[in-house]
Amino acid sequence: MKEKAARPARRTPQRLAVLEFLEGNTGHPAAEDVYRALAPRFPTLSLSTVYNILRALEREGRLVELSVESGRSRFDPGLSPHHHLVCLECGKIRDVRRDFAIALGSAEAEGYEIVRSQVDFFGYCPKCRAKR
Amino acid sequence: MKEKAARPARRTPQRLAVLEFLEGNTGHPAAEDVYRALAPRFPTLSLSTVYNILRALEREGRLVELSVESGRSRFDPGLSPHHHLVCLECGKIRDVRRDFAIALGSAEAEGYEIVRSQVDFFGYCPKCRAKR
DNA sequence: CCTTAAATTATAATAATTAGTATATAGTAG
DNA sequence: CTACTATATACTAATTATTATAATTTAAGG
Repeated sequence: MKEKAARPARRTPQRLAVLEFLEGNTGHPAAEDVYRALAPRFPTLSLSTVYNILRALEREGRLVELSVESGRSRFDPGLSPHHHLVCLECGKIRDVRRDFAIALGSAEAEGYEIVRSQVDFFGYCPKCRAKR
Repeated sequence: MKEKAARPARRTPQRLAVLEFLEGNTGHPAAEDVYRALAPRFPTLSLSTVYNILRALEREGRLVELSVESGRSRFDPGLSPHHHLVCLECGKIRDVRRDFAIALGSAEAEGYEIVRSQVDFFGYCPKCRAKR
C-alpha cells in the first residue's frame, strides 16, 4: 500500500518572500512589519496571509513566536538558540547569545515534554534610562 | 516646604477584592478571569476597572504581567521569584520554583538596567501529550 | 460633614488576530 | 505537457483583547 504522502510544504512566492525577509533578521518583527516590508513587492499580499504563513512556519519549527510584548506577537527566526533583553518602556528587544545551560529535572518537569527554554531579561534600555 | 504627598493608594472594595483573588493564586489568570471571578460579588464591577487595577498593581510591583500566550496577557502575583512551564498546546502554565542563578555581565547587558529575569520552558503537558 | 482628588463605571474606540469563502496555483499523476 | 486536487491566497468581515473618554461616585483627610 502507498504511504500517506507527508505534505511537502508548498513553495509559494509569498512564503519564500517571508522566509527571505526573516532570514537572519534580528529585529523581531511583528506580523504587520513583515507585511509592510513585503507589500511593495507583492501588491496583492494581505495581512491575513502573512499570519497564515507565520503560523505555518511556526508549526514547521522554522521560527518562534515571541509573546514578550503585551498585545501583539513578534516573530523570531531563532535559528540558533538565544535569549532576549527586553525594554519595559519601549519594547525594544536585543538578542543575548549565551548558553545558560538550564534544564529541569524530570521531577520538576511534571510530565511535560520540554521542547525549548527561553530566558528573558526585562529592564530599561539606555535611551529610556536617559529619559528619567 | 511641604513634601509632595505620596498618593496613598485608595483602598476601594474592588481593589481589595482583586488583591484577595490574586493572593497565592497560581492559576495565572487573564483580566477576564479576574472579572468573571468577582462579578458575582460585585455586580457593578466593570472590566475596565479590572484592567485599571491590574495595571496599578503592576506599577506597584505587586504582580507581573506574563505575555506567554498569544493574544492576551496573564497576571501573576509572583511574590517569590519563580519560572514557568508552558504547554504549547493548551496554554496551561505551571510554576517552577527554583533559582537558576542567571545573570548578565555588564558587557552583555548593553547598557540595559535589568529589573528581573524570567525563564520559560515550553513543551507539552501530560494531557496534551496523550492526545498525540 | 465637606472637600477634593482619585477611582469606578459605561461606552466607544482601537488594535491585533482569526474566520469564512471564493479564487488561484503548486505539486503531481497520467 | 495537461489536467487534477489539495492547499494557499486574498478579500472581507467578525472576534477578541485592550485602551481611551467622559460622567459619576467615593475614600480619605481636614
